[in-house]
Amino acid sequence: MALEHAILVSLAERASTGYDLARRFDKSIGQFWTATHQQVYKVLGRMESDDWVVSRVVPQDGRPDKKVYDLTDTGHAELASWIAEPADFEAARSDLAVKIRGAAYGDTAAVVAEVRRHRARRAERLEYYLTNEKDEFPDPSVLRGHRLNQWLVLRGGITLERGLVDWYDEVAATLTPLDKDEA
Amino acid sequence: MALEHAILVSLAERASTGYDLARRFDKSIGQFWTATHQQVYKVLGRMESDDWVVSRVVPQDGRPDKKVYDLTDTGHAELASWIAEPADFEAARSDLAVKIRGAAYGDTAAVVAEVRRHRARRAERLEYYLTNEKDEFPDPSVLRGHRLNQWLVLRGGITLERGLVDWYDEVAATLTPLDKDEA
DNA sequence: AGTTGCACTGCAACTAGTTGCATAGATAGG
DNA sequence: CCTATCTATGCAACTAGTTGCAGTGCAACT
Repeated sequence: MALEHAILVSLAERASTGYDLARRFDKSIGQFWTATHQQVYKVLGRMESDDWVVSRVVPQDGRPDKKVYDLTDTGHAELASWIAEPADFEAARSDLAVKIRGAAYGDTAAVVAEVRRHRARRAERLEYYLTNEKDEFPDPSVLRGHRLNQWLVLRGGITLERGLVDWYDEVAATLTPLDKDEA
Repeated sequence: MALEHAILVSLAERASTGYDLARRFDKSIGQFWTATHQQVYKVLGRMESDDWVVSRVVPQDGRPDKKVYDLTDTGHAELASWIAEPADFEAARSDLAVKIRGAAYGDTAAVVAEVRRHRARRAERLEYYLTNEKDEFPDPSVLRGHRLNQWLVLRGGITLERGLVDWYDEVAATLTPLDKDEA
């Protein structure tokens, strides 16, 4: 389980509410880890009873009270010790890849349409990451510390999205019959 | 849940035992879907009571009896209908990426070592896939049907492994201080 | 005035997948 | 000879994560 640790990293960068963490999992850090808000709240509860984080309630006007979480010393220590551990090789999981492999047992044209849809979505993400890189990290050579690391993870997202776009293109091109001579 | 469907695809290609399916999930199809043998047996049981598959016991000498599973008509229909469904965009999950992002809060050198280890493993997989491609699909232009699809999925694996290797190289190079002037 | 959407938290029930264990004969290595 | 590994199946207990529901109050749109 790395959600705990993904949250620790996120909180080390900035103290936040559960709501906010859940939203950040849709963005930057969400490139390589995601969670629904329910899961985030559940895990935050456990982390608080394990004394990895503390919360304080911040009243707001015009909005519900919020609980801002921050790391404890124990939390910092846990994060450091987790980082030092080896990470296991995780297997990719892709429904779409399984469908591509099985296309011959169903409607190949439908699979190709789906591949194109995914291709579009990935291209969109890629654009978003590239814009992000230009705006937030205009000069990577000066980066240090956690900003450098953030940039590297962004680079990973870019590389992988590009790979997927290329692959989807290859799949769509290969599975689309070229004969347009009926026109 | 796509394990059911990954199994359907696998069985459509060839009738197999649970044991064999589990092993195949370590290879070709396992590029994009994996499962332990326990999970495979559990799911096969459910699939049999749903009448997607049938099994027959094959006695062997010198070895335990085995149960060979094969698709029913219902199973074929289910597979076709699942293939026609849209697939949702799945999020990548990577412990290592989270560690890279959090490296500044722990031992950066340990993270770099870990990145190199993963780099080596990915390079190995990449080699394996490339060899596989050369041996099994020497002339892709003649491929049709499920062999073509298998090749395309293998291409996906190759593209993604290459992307990871490149990214890990970038990370390791960036996080390794270049100053060797103390020698 | 009414609906939709956002900010914010959380519980309950469920599903998918993992880890650990058990069993058992065959073969291979030290 | 003993131990380890392979083939082959499966249960039990657990953990992680998902889906569905619920509530509050403000702001913006219609």
